[in-house]
Amino acid sequence: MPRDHEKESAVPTTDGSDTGGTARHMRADARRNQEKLLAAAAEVFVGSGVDAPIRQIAARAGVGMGTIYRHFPTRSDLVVAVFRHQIEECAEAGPRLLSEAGSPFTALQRWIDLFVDLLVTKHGLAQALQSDNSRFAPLHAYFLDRLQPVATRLLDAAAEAGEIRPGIHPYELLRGIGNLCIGHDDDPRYDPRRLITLLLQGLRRP
Amino acid sequence: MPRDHEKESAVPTTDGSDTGGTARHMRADARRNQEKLLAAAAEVFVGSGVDAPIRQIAARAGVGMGTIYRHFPTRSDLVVAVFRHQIEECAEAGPRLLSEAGSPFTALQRWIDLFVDLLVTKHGLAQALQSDNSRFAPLHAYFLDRLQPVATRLLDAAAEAGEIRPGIHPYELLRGIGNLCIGHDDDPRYDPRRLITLLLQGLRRP
Amino acid sequence: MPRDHEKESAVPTTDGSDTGGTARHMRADARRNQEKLLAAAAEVFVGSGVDAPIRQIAARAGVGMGTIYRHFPTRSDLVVAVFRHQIEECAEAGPRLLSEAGSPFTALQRWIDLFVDLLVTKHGLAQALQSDNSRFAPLHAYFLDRLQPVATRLLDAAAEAGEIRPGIHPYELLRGIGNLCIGHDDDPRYDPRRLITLLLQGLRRP
Amino acid sequence: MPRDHEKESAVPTTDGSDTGGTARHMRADARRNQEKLLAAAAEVFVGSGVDAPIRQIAARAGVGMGTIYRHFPTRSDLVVAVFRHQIEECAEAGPRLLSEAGSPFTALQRWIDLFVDLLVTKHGLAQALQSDNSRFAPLHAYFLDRLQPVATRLLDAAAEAGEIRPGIHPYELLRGIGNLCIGHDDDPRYDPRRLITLLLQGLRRP
DNA sequence: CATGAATGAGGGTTCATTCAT
DNA sequence: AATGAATGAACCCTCATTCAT
Repeated sequence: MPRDHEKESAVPTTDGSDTGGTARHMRADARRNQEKLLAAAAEVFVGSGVDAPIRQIAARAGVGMGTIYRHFPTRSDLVVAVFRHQIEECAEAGPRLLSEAGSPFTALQRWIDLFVDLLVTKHGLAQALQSDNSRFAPLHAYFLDRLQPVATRLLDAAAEAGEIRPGIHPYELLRGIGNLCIGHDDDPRYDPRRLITLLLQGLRRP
Repeated sequence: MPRDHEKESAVPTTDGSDTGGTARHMRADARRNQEKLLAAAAEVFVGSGVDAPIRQIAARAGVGMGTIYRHFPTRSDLVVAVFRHQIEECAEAGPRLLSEAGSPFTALQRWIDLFVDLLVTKHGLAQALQSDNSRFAPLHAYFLDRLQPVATRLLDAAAEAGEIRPGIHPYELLRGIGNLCIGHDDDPRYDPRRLITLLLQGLRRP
Repeated sequence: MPRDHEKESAVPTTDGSDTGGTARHMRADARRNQEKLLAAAAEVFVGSGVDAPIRQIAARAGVGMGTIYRHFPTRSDLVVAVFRHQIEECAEAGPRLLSEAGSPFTALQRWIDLFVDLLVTKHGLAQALQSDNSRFAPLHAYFLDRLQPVATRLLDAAAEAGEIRPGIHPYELLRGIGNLCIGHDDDPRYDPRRLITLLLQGLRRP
Repeated sequence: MPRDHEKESAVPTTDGSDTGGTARHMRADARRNQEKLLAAAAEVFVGSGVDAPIRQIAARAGVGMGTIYRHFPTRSDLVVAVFRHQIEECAEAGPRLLSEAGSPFTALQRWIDLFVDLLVTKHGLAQALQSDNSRFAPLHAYFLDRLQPVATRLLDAAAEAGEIRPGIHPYELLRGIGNLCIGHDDDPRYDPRRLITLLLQGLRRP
């Protein structure tokens, strides 16, 4: 009887109301597995990229492949889940820095530092964001939904304070910094932070 | 990324003495084939990326797959050959701009414009450079061998003229700009040139 | 590099002009393989049905799986190719019997005998025809395109000769007989020919 | 058809003494579950065939998969249970028709009508009976055990009354009619009843 | 007892690479 | 020298069946 495929992807644990990709009421073993899985996927993504074979992730987690498909019907669901925590933390840091730091520009600098940490620590994240493969669209969307508003607010504050020239679009900045972080670990001669510092310099009101 | 059957390639047509990947004494038909191949590969790389199936390139060129393997034993050899012309032109423009332009910094700006053209026109080039896949190492090497000295000279001249602050490493600049060019065509909201302008602003001596 | 599937199915050797699924101008080894493949598929279809794993057919033929996909992009292409000869022979017998036999009804009886041979010898054919799986639609189509006109002519002749009552639809008859042939070999107690004889009896003008 | 993990099943609920697959002394909830299950399975069988995934049936019934396995250790057990009622009714109609109808042949005709209803209404039944998959052997067995004697009695009566020619085997008739019912709903051009009428015509004494 | 999570064999498909023609 | 047929490893994904909870 027809094996006619179909795929809908529900990202079931991504409804925005929970705090990190693990459902509240879940059998203990299932939750344990999900955690093992996320940890394993994170490691594998760093080592072999976000396109690593499902088998490899399953093996690393010590579970069957089916378990991955159960928890994360599409690869994107897994990728999003893996990076959700990190993205969340970064997003939350924005407003806090704005209220704590001496000036909006300082807050912006510090937040971008965190943003770079996010991309640099998790090699796979930058790769996935950069990939034009449509299967990472949901990650893209989640990433921007969460972080672009934060960047917008920081840039607006700095612009209002007259510290930077207006006109830079938050999306462009995030994406540019994201791009600069690609391949940071391939080569000791390349340190994205130095370039990002220059970029921010270029942004300051003369 | 797993499908990495690794093969030590010699990039045989890249010995620096010839002018573009086509040996001087070659049967007419073989040369014709090479040219068809390079043209086809260039088109395919733009459309489907540098990881496009060999078959697709062969089909577009109207030759057999074996012919590709004969002329370009590894994928990297083909990629290098495809981009060699463009890289060469860009490299040669450096000294010329330095002697023509009003100031070293202006020369630098103009040269970077050309460099960006190179990466932006040829979607596949940026992709290949960015890829951490070891099979593109030869392209990487060729690219840097040829362009880094040019960038060095331009930066040194501008630094000596006191137009920019010293300390930026040419490699880092090239790579950064290369990264910024990634994905330029996915999204109309993202224009790498605006960011590169900011970067150069940040480089100027205050 | 997007793995986005697509499938078009060209049934390349089935253009109606050749006489049995093997192209005229074909490398010797390729033709040999195609023949091995058809033979192997025929055997496997009998033993394991037309849904047998591609791997199994490849193994039996002593070729790689890719070879099957090259020659027969879809399963249906293979199935059609396997049964094409037989269907063709059966179709051609119709007019001949009509001119040779003593009466149209006798011709009809004999032709149906051949038709039953076709379905009974090739266990897989009946199975495939019966399957509601859409992937066998091309087989269905080919089968009917070729045989329904033959049946129509025989029935019309017998009706005109007043030997059978009119009104039976050729499609219905073929399909019914096809159905009766299902499972003929599971059980010695069941002989479709006896029932088919009854059916033809029932068709005779009283 | 390969996925045949074969399992010797006992069709535990089919001991002939109970009235429909539900044990007499059973906890109320268990019985409720069984009924939900049978209803769900019947619906799914019609829609997706008797090879539908267990999950799908479980979901439709609103129970876990384990519950299905508990009540019906093998798929065949479930299939038998689903069709048991219908088969039973059909079997019981035989003697009644024989005593009510004007002649044995009329009784036979009417009974076969009911028999066709059975197969045509329940798409899955014909499919399962036809399948050569050994896992449906128990269904086969049950089906014949119950209905063949009925058919025998009707045929014998008609033969004794001189209405039909002798010699047709009841098994063959049932099976033939079963086969004719296959695919009745795929195609409006095909109506098994017309053919079955012909078959019975052919059976009449001249 | 019921649930449904986990397992993993099994089948489909692609495509780099080799090598007969 | 060119061709493109053949190979088969490597991926993907589904779902029957078991068994922890």
